[in-house]
Amino acid sequence: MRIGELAARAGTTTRTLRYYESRGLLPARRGSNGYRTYDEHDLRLLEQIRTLQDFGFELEETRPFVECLRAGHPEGDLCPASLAVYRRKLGELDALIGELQAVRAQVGTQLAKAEQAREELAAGAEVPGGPEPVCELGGRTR
Amino acid sequence: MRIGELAARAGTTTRTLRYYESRGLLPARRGSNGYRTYDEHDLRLLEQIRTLQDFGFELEETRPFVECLRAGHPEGDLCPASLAVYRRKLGELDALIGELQAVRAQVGTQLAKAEQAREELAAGAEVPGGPEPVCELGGRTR
DNA sequence: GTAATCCTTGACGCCGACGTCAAGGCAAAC
DNA sequence: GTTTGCCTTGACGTCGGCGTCAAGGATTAC
Repeated sequence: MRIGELAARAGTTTRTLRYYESRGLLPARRGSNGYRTYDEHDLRLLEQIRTLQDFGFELEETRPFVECLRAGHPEGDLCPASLAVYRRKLGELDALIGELQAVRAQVGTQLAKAEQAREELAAGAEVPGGPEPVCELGGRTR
Repeated sequence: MRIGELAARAGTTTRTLRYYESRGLLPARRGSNGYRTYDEHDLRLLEQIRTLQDFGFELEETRPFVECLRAGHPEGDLCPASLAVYRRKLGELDALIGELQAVRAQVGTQLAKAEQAREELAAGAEVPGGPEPVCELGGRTR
């Protein structure tokens, strides 16, 4: 099959396939007219790449999986190099998730504090002779 | 103070300050020699920006906080626009964390499956007459 | 005075994974 | 035969937040 069909069957674009080829990840045979030619096995490799990309793997990180498949293994993750990528990725994910959770907690705390402060200002404003309203009025309170 | 001192006090670089000014986020007064001039209040604004940046906020998302401070409020997050950013960010963080946890689970499952498959292959190999070894040997098993 | 340090603007570089155009060749349908 | 559609390579654009020169003016230290 040619590049357009492979791209369509894998749900990607021809540009992406040419990019993968330029990176040496998915080289193509060429027909007599210079057109790229692919087979079902290439589709398999491409699906492996796309799956990992969807997981957020960098393109280079998919290389061991592709090479594993190309070596004839039934799955791309049966080779040690692929397993190593999995493990490294798990560590990175855990670290990232932890950081994001910490940020989430901080932002949540800040939001709660700010809302609390605004409520107190609003309550004070309801009291005759209380403090001036603050936001969106252009006035400085101090 | 001049740009170098402000950068040093905020733990950032002069390039960053010029970038913020180019974005209209932190404009500077100019001395008679054309040098940028900043005061303590600018340091406060800059610290607000940096804190949010460290949280992973985009630069544009820090603008409401800076404007809130510039409007004279004691904290950058006391204005409605800032609170809206907080809330939107919380939603984005929750969504992102959820996605990453889903990916983490998938990768973990894949890793476990692949390790299991390799163990079975290894065990089979120990049996005389069992299947051929697979990885790193260049041989096709099927 | 002069060397070292600071400041100015302008502009290109970076990173990753492509998108998007341009100019032209080959092919298949009618 | 000609229109339509697929293919080719090449090359610039995208996004964010700056880093890193380069060329030159101002200031400060000695």
